[in-house]
Amino acid sequence: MKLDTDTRSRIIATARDMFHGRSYADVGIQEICIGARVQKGSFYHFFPSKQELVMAVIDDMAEDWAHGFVAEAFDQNLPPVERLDYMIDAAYYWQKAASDIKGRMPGCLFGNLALEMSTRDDVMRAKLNAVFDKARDRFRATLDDAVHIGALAAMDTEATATAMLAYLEGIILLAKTRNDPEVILVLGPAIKTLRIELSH
Amino acid sequence: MKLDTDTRSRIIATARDMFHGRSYADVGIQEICIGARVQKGSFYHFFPSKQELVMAVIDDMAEDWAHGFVAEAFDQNLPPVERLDYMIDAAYYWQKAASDIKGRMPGCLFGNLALEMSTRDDVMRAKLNAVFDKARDRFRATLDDAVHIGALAAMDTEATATAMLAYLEGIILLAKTRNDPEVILVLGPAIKTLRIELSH
DNA sequence: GCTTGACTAGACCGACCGGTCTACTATCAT
DNA sequence: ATGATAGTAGACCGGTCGGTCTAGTCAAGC
Repeated sequence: MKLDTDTRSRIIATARDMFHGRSYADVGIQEICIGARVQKGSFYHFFPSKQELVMAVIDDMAEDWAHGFVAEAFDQNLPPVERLDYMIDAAYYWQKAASDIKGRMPGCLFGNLALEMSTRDDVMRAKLNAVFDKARDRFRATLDDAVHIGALAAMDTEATATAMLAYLEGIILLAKTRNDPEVILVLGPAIKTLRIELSH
Repeated sequence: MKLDTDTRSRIIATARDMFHGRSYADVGIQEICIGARVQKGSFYHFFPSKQELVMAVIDDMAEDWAHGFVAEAFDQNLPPVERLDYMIDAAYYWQKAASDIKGRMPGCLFGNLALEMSTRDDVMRAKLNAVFDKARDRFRATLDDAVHIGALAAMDTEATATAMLAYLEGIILLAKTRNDPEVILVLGPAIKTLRIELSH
């Protein structure tokens, strides 16, 4: 029972790293097994397919993400508008750290998988969608707070939150294409200028 | 000599469709050959490798793009700020049309390839980068015009143009993940709210 | 008519893909 | 001690991958 979870989580951690740094199609199960020091038989004992593995990887990353720096960035004790800056900073430092280690900016695992797999796998697309929805809700709660305390004028907080998420993903996409995390720092703060008015 | 260019361009057109609708890794050369009604030998006569093919595909799409709806959207005769709305509309209708035909939103070929390949192929990353730079320049020229005629207050037009491109890519990413082009219509207009001030 | 070179046809290559299968081991409860 | 069960080991499967190679077609230039 000890080795069980250990092997399983070792597979997930290895796969996560590889998928994040490369792509779903580019990483093979054999390679994951070697990286995780696990045999094929063990792999297929825990995961019925590569698809199921990546679903578990998404869950794993989403959990880390929600309880890690996102939770910090969206800390309720901070003034709402500052939380947005924190979020950008967190994204920057995360990408910067990964970039310094590997020499390449991995970007956002969810965004990467979304663009690679959305047209090929509806189940995965739905899961990625749910992750994005959760992220949007964080933005939305922040905006609601900001409007509530009068730091921002009333707006369509849901639509604006979605816009901010899109902008964040777009920034990361561009930064990855430039292989330069600094792009996040330069463009990031403008996220606060995004606004979608309430339609009536 | 007639069939030459015909075969070549048939390969490119087929590959473009397939890469756009799926992904680089997911589409094989054999499949492209079948789709283009061409034999392997002919394929490798025109393209030394799959990598070179996709480079040609990027060029092809970039050219179509620049001379097609982008040229229209960024029409110099339009008031600058309106051009931004045109650009969003054009992106929407393009994705909508593709989505109606295939049932799936393909997203932006450049964005798709950028996220899939940036960490794996620096040559391709550089090419995609150049495409993005050109797009940014279009935005920038528009913003410069807008500032010049006083429609917008002075700003860092280059940085703002980059931010707008990032936002556009982000919107398309989210829309693709939702498989719903309408997202572009809802979020798109907010591109005009993005602003990065001049730093002094 | 012969040669040349662009183009086509398609068999073929080793490597690797995701996934299956059988055999084996380690750890339980009884 | 035994049998059940969870997990490990790794050979093996058909299929596909990107890419090579040889043979042959065809039109233009001489």
